[in-house]
Amino acid sequence: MKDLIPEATVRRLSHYLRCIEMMEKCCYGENLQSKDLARMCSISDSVVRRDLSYFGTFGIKGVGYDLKRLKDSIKRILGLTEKKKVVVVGVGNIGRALIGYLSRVDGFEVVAAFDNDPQKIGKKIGKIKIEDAVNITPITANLNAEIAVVAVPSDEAQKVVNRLVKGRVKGILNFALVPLKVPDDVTVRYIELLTELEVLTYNIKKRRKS
Amino acid sequence: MKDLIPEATVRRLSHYLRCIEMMEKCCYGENLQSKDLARMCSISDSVVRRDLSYFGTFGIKGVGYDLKRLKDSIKRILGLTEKKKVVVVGVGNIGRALIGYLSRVDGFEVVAAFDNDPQKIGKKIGKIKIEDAVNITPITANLNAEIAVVAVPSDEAQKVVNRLVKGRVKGILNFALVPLKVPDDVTVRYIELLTELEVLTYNIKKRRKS
DNA sequence: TTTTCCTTGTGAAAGTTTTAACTTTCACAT
DNA sequence: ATGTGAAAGTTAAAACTTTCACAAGGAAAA
Repeated sequence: MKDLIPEATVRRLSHYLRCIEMMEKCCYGENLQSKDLARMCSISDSVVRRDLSYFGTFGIKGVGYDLKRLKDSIKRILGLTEKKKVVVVGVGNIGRALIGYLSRVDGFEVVAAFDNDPQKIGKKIGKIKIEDAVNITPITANLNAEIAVVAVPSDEAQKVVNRLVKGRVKGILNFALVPLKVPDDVTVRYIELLTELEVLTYNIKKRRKS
Repeated sequence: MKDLIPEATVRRLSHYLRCIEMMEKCCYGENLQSKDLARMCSISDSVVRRDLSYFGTFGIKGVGYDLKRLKDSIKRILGLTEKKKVVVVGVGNIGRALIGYLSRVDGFEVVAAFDNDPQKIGKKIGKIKIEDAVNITPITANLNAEIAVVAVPSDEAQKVVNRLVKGRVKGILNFALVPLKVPDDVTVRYIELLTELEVLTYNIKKRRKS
């Protein structure tokens, strides 16, 4: 049980979990082998075993893993034991999409949405009323939401994040294209759509040449 | 000028570009030093220099980089010389958000949108008419679009991708939570929103303990 | 012209992640 | 009870990335 786990490993655990859930639906069977999981994820089986071994031993040698037990183990490792409360800041295109997306995902639940546009404040998206962004701190603290999605223009992102941090948010999914400053106990993950498109463009150009 | 460039380097080039454009707007000046760029990106200056050095030499020792020249160089490296045509497949929450987002970004332009829902086909989003997803191949080929955004349910993603590949798409930004099979000359990049949230959850749990 | 200053560009080391090969252990058949 | 086969878990090597420190080289001042 190592202390520092490669980030790629954690990402893959999430992939494994999704595969397992898909397999459950398809009545795949009780037993699951690293090579099956690997094939589904388009990686090699030794990566699967390596990844799992960071966290302990979950399988039976010569046999494989118990599907249900492995699923539970991965959920526990990732901390997905109960529904997580999420607040969304910025109800533009992307914020709205996230609210819609998360409503159809279990494991996460949008409990509040914020914007600073008076036109939007007070309106509803599904069951969620849009609150004024000035109230981020008290509302978030009160709801005990640990995760926030930030989908506001870049120049407002840091301000919003400061309020979220005061509201005791511990994890932020940031769609704004700026690096955010947060205390050590807060994690930020970046979704950089423009960067992804630009990397894609680079790859296209490169492959054309070779 | 190395042959294989770290992916992280390419991502950072995109960040540098964004910083430079921001600096231009703020009348930062003609000259730019690696340490300034580094500060803006919250990284160290040697990373900036190393990243650039993969592609050639762009600065003047003892002085720095010419802002405008560096911007053009990075654009050229990334292949951002002309507007790129993008097609969007799947006009749900996320597809719609992407269309809206890209309309306000220069460098990329949505030229077609597809869905398989008869309710949606024929309707318009901004200037874009939603086409039937069965026509992906001819329309995409005809428009000469090289980039596609895939925002359809996971179980339809591969089918859609096959049509895109036939339509000569060379880069795919995939929001579906499945690995896609594509020929060697096609690049896929994954945006895994659920995975990001799960990794965030893992990090929150871990930090609470330490 | 020469010296000094300054920042770039880069070689080498350190650190990290992935890959592959190997060892161990369990279940089951004999 | 024991041997065999198969797949998990582990170790070691390779590949890749980042970091560090300094040499190189141009600009400006003396």
